[in-house]
Amino acid sequence: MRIATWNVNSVRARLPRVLDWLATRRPDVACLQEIKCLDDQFPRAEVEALGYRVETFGQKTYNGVALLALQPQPLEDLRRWKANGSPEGEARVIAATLGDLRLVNAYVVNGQAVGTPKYDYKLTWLQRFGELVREEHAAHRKLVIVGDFNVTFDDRDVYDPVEWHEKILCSTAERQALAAVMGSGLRDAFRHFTQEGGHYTYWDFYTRGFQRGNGLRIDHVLMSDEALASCSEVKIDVDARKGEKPSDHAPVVATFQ
DNA sequence: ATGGTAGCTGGGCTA
Repeated sequence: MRIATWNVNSVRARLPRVLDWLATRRPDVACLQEIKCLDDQFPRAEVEALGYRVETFGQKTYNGVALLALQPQPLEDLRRWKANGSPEGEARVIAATLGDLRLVNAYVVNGQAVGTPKYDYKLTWLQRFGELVREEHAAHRKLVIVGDFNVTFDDRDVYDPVEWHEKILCSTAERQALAAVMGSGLRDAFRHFTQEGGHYTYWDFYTRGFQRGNGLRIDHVLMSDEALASCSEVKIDVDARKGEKPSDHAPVVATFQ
């Protein structure tokens, strides 16, 4: 079984790319972030035509997440979660159970810049998200948390660590907040299989980051030991970042036995 | 010197 996570940066603008990617890669479950539409605006029929069940947690203009499950894969105990105290309507987390595996799909707050109100909100949001993760882990031993975390783990995840030192996506407080979310029970599954740096999942449009090789690894697959024990590989699908009208993120795909 | 993209939306915000 393969579980993929992908920040698509608008599912409607990306529809041809998303459909092509689903049709060729055929992940058993696809976790999308930044769908940037309401539930009834999601291109449901087109995705269902490829054999997927669609569960969305949408929002107008910003954010929004979705779970796509290749049928007859069961999706049970759906949970659409908002951080207590978050701005009205922020749809960032959707979770479901597949057999003995609990899956949480998250789009973490970006934070704009260190020291701004949005940065403070990001740290607070991560704290609250940590409570949800602990709750889910207490209920499910085999836990997988995927998504756009908007945080790098260390310098190996940054193309220019000097330039990005203590900048947004790389600051010590963000990394500590992510570590707190993971506690002692969740691991960075990509790093478990790949130790060297230089593997990225996000390249900025604005500075033409992909063409320059300027990337960051901020999309992650976090696993409990029980989940990691049945995982055989975690790969970044860099090809999906190439070509016409790509998202600024590449998918990350985890394979299970 | 402070550029340059992309998406949603219908001017400005977000990334």
